[in-house]
Amino acid sequence: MRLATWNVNSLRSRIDRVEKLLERHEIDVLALQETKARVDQLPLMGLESMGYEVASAGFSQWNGVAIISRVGIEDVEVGFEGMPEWGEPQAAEARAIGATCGGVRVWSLYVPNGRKVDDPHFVYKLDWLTRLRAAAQGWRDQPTALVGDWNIAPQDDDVFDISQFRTSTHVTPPERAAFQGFLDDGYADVVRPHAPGPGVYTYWDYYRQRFERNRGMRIDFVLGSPSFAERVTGAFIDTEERAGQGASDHAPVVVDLS
DNA sequence: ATGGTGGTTGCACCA
Repeated sequence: MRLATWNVNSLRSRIDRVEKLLERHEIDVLALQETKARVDQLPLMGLESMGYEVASAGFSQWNGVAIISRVGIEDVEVGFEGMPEWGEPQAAEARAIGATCGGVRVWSLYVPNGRKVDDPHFVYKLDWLTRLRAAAQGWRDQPTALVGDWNIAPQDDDVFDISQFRTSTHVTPPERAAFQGFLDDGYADVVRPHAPGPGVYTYWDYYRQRFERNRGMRIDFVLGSPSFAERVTGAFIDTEERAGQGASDHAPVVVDLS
């Protein structure tokens, strides 16, 4: 089985790229983030004719997550919606959707960005990760994959120049500690061994020719429970998908399972 | 600085 995750930065504006990605890599399950679409807005006809089912959640204009699968979608669950203090529609943000696909529990995650280290959203980000970790501890003994845009660069080599991130989110000790917590609980980054750095990224800003100069960040990850990780036979980052006109600012990450 | 979205069809807000 082949599983992939991609922050698509609008599913509607990139539906053609999604369909070509599925065909090009023969992907069985695709987790998407930043779909920026309500359930009733999704153009599913092409995907359905290709044999895929879709489960999605998302209500605000900048968020939304989905799972696309041709090996079944069972027991769909939406969780970790948003900052409790927020009013509508932000409180209805869907930042995670989980489904069992081909016997594997897949969670498509869009971890809060945090914005600035002194912003309330940064506290929300850490709290959100704490809540996710507590839930993930209960999924560890099943084949579970926590995939998506983690908005954390766990290592200095995961950003193009750490000296430019001294006051930035994504690289702070508490964020990295939160990420490490999942590893401590038995989840493993199943992609890094197959795509080691430095200079290997999953995200490049649109501006300043960041992609052309390979000034990116590795912030999209597939964390697998032990019974998931032991089935991983390979993985790669589809850097080419980031190239050219009309690309998302993130590249897809692909994992193969036995 | 670039790009997507919804709406105030200009512009604010998000990444």
